[in-house]
Amino acid sequence: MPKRNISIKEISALSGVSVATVSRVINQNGRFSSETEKRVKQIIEQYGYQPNQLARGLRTNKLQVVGIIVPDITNEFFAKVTLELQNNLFELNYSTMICNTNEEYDIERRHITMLKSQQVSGLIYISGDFADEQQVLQVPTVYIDRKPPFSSREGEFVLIESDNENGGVYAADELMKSGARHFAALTYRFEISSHADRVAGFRRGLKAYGVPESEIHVAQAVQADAESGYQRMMELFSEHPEIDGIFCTTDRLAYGLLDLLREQGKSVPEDVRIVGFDDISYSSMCSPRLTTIRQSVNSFGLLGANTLVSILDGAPLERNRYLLPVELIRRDTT
Amino acid sequence: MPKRNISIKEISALSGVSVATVSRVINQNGRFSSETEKRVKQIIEQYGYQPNQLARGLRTNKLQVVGIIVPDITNEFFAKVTLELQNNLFELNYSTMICNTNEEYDIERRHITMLKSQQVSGLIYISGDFADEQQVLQVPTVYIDRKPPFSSREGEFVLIESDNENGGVYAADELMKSGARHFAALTYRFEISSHADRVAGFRRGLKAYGVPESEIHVAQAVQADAESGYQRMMELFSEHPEIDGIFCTTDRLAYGLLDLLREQGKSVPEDVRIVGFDDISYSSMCSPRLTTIRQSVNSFGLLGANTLVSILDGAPLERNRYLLPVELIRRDTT
DNA sequence: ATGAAAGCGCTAACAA
DNA sequence: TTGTTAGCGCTTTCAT
Repeated sequence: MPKRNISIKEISALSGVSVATVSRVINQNGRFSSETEKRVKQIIEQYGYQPNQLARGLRTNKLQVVGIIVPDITNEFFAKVTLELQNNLFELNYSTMICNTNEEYDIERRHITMLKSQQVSGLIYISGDFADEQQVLQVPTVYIDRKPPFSSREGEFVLIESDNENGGVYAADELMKSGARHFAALTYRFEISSHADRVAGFRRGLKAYGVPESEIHVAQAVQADAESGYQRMMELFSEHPEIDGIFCTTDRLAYGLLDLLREQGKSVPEDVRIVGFDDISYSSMCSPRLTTIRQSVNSFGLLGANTLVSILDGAPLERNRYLLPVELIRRDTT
Repeated sequence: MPKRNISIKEISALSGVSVATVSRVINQNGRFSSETEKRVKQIIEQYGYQPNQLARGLRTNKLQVVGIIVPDITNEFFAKVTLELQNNLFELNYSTMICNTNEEYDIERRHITMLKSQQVSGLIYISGDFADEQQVLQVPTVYIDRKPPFSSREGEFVLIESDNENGGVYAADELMKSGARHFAALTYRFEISSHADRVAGFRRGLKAYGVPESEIHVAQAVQADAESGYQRMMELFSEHPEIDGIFCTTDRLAYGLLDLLREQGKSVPEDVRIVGFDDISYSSMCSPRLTTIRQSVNSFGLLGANTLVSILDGAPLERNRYLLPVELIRRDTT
């Protein structure tokens, strides 16, 4: 393997100025004549010098890296948000370490420990479990999608979430209007605020139509994926075959449901109407194409990155809570 | 924000031994009495000490981090491979920096530069563009899925790929057996060896049945996704409406095709038979469920991680090329 | 078994 | 405008 990277010291020797001056031109701070600048830059160019971030980070106690905690990168929705964040952060000169927790508290803890020993500057939490509040709070953090449980200390963190509750209302509306009369919500763990809020909105929406609480069935899947959705709905249908309008708090859950209905020979939307949540790409391709609530992936990415970087730059926070609008995408399942 | 991490120096003071000894017990090398060990560990525990990886990395010139270059994390196949790699690497005590290139050469170059200035120990390339051979070769690297173009220097790198060619043969077989007579391959850029190999295998398979080369249509999509597949096949069908057996070198391309056929009112597999490649999760859920060639995601992850770490540990390579078997998953489209 | 000390590459006072 | 120097937290000789 070829020669390793040269160091600032060698540049200093090569250019005949001190390391301090070299550092100054690299970071473009302090003063230096345009002539030395030219000479130094020349050498840097010529040798393809790249500053050692470890040394810099050690010295400044700040590495240009932020950690992203995400439950399941395999879920296209999270993948897209993560990707957007990464792109935006990269433009702002930060690298990212993406950590997948698989929704496991313990793994999350280990990741946090690792990130901290890696001296990351900040953290972005996408729908996490928030292991070890103490640990987490030592680092500037932005929360996306899911409220952290430390709500007591308002103002100490930034939260960016979709308007989940209104999403639920839209779903209720849409289901009702397309003729459903017996309702269910297929969802995931209620400790996850986004899911809880969606269902709350769904309830509120139905209430406006006079549907009594007691007639709204709620099924919680073990995982937020198709298989679990399939499984859970099979159980629910066997108890309540009359259900004909279902709000799935995640598109992936809806895919499982769709699969089940196909097997059972029920037709969509004639026998059963469905609304999902997320609008991931398969939702516009599967057959029937899924009616769903779209979240703004781009806004998550842009806001998340910008907000975290402002915090890191010590800028005063404009706000510490963002509620992003969602949108109903009407397709074939309603 | 609470107190920062304590350092080895403070532990030294607290425990009454020198920093050198503290370092020894932390890294479990050199000698120390079991008594000092106990005392030091006690303090570490008590203060929740975590070593500063930057300092360690600066000193040893080796950070326990590896970079993963991936074209599109939004593609479930890549997401899964990346995740497996990350999990395995984590167990081997390495963190990962996942870098998405969006198949853009320039972005790839910038990521490599960043990773190197971050002093990563190694690199895993998943189906990359291999920007700047010189740069890349300075760091131990494992290539997954796609052959690097520097094949001249066999032995200087490790390549792990699926048996793409045989996958193509299986596809040809399956299509033929299910009654197709007019064939096409819907694929992506041929500079990507995996795609080229799949098509080569497809050709070979058909040749065995006496299908002349000239009758096998090959359509290359602009991107490896559903929309591009849809687009490209629309063009091909307008020229060759007789096509009734299509091998898509990626499941996502097949989804676009499926969408198109639905629109055109052609039925699958009666009018047109389809075989995909990857077996991502939607392939077993969409309607009709996609017949496809499954790659071994787990093997990619396990082999990739283990091989890279062996290299980093200076172990001699057992082999520098792995060809993983693929498997035909027969479903509704053939 | 343990300590002293040098040094990894860089930044930031402080001096000149 | 530029240079000297200390020091970030750690590992690793070399002594003892």
